[in-house]
Amino acid sequence: MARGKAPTFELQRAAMLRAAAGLFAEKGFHNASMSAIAQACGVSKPLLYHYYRDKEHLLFDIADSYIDELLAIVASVEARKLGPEAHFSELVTRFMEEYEHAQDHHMVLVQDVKFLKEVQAESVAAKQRRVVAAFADALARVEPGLKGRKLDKAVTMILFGMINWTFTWLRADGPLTFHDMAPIVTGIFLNGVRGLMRGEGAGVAVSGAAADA
Amino acid sequence: MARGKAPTFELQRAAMLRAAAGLFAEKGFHNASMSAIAQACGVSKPLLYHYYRDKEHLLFDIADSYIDELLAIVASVEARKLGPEAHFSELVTRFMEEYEHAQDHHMVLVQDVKFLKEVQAESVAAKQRRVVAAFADALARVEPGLKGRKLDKAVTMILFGMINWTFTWLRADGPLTFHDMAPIVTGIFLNGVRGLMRGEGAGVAVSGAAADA
DNA sequence: CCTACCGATCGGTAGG
DNA sequence: CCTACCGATCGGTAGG
Repeated sequence: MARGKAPTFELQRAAMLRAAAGLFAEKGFHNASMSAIAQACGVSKPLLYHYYRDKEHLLFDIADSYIDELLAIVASVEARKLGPEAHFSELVTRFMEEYEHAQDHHMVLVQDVKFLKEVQAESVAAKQRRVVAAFADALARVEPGLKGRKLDKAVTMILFGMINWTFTWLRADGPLTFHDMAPIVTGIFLNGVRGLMRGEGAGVAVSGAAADA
Repeated sequence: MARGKAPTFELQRAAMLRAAAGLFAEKGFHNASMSAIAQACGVSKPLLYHYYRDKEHLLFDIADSYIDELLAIVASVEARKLGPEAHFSELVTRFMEEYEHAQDHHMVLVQDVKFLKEVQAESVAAKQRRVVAAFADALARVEPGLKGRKLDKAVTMILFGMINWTFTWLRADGPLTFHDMAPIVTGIFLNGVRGLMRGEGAGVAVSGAAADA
């Protein structure tokens, strides 16, 4: 990656990426100007363009590097060869910890990736599917019955909803931290899925919905 | 509201609001042009400005009318005086049904409301807090113990995560519908919260995290 | 004096 | 690595 480049090159790029992620997250991709990003990291606009071909290149690098980070977490958890339940809750915990210091990157991934062009968007989407698949597999090891009822995809996405939605409401200065959220999410989710599988659907015909799917 | 206005006035406005919601949802507020909105509903741009003072007025009306719709659902469910569990699951079901035909409005509310100016943003946020409070109250009636453990806020937002995240992945042409999601969400959530309260935290010290909060 | 409506173009700023 | 710019398109409004 940094082949033949000055050692400061990657540092400079990283600073620009951070500034861009912060502004994209706060103002949105189309409402954040390249001048503002340049200003935020104390360089001229032409210098910013020396490091990044165009605005979309910044966006792609933010999303791509962040999802690589998430895939690295998945790989490092898998390497530990934990039991099904420990593996699953470790995944959730490590993700929540990552989220804590990657809020800008995560918000960009969620809200701005749709502005990438087809090829780049698909490249990011493919990596996202690998992350989702890792969680779905971890879940299937804990609760194998879900697949037979065709609920595995929906239930995995419900889990992502629980953890990803935290970005919309959890404040850094609040009483709860991202770290605190991990056991709460894991607890509700695993107990909930077990209850669902036992058919305790709060008086609602859950199996009917699954059969329709 | 429609005092002295021609009967077509409100219809014309509604058509423009729908077109704007569709484009804001698809392209984002700052990437959707007033020209494109005008074109989408077959009127000239000046005519669009005759109905809506400016672009932000459109955004506010989309968000405000939609959240009024959600508050109306809350009121209509409360009017039925159901038991705690039926009330709660009816809330979730009615919201998921509303989401099914209000995807554009919901996406705008989630992703674009931050572009409103202070006064209008606060007006929308205040109504959103009333919706959240209604769910928190409904949950407290089902599971009173949450409040004592200061988990009520976090757990309510986890529920919103479960239902609101569906917008990012649920496809209209997929096997599952928004309607199918209601009993699955309710089942996982209520069983999960009960398990959490019984202390079945998947081997994790949940109560410890709550005590820190 | 109102609502409804158009062709043309304004001042200002985006990405590059 | 800067100042100085461009083609285009933005949100919003003029006259009629």
